[in-house]
Amino acid sequence: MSEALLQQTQVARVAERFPEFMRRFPTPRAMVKAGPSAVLEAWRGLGYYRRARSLHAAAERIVAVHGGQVPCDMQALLELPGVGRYTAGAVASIVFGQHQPIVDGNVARVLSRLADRRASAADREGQSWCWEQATQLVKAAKDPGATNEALMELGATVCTPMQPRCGACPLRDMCGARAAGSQDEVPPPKPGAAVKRVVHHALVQIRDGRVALERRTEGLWSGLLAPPSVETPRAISCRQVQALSGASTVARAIARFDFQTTHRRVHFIVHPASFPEDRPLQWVPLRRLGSVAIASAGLRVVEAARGQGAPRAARLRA
DNA sequence: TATACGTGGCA
DNA sequence: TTGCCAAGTAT
Repeated sequence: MSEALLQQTQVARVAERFPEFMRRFPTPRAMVKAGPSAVLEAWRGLGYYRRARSLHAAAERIVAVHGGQVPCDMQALLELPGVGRYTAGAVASIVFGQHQPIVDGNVARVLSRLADRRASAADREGQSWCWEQATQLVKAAKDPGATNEALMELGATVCTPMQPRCGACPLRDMCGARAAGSQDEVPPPKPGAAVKRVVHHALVQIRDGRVALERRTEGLWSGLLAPPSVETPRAISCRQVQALSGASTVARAIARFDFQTTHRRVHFIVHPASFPEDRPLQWVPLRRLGSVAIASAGLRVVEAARGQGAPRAARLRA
């Protein structure tokens, strides 16, 4: 469970939430019983929500195929949803003491600098080289789990991407990059992913203290509840929003804000709206928004619509 | 093989 | 404000 939470997520952020996960889902069986929506709800705000659904599916497989016990061999681990080469290696080495290598962003950086390897660590050849190096290291280790964790911890705390603290590094005397003074250029940064700019028109209807939400099925926040919306390359008129969204009415925007994800820069525009009676919406009490799985930006949309200072009742009725 | 997938901290 | 980065996986 901790490794699922830690994928692409920093320790400090996971540490805040881990106790609640253990309390609510102490065993694979308990997680299966709680259901996928409970896991998604607990996952709120952590991002990469596919991991939440995968974790529940993994719990199901563990119960169905492995008698409720997390399997210890690599092949069985790799067959669990959401478990790839890194996670399987981490569990096998840290939990079960096997001589299995792991390579994450930290390890790739540490290994590249140790060997002063100037080529990219991100492409296939770089990854292959890293895994080979990690394999040799862990093969010779007395304690594979501790060795793997030490590599990651060194990368997270000392051998950092920028301004590495070489003076405090226990490996400084055997580090090729340190000797060559190349630590700031090794490994070379990955080519940045293009950031798409999109406008997200969010449609908020609040009635009797409830807000209309629907389950997103694709793209950003797929699988989460959020106010109905339309995404366009640039801002469009209320009438166009109405036509594209199938709303009955769409009123003038009452709030705007920007935020950025890894791959897109989103300009949010919040419109009061209403929907046809036959639209399949979930009417969630505003006071219970804290306990539903909802995209965090969607929550911000609702908060903006409720917004202090906004003459909300009149506008939202529109 | 290249993309898509979140969020918050930091320089 | 902007860009980069973080204990990766699935498609």
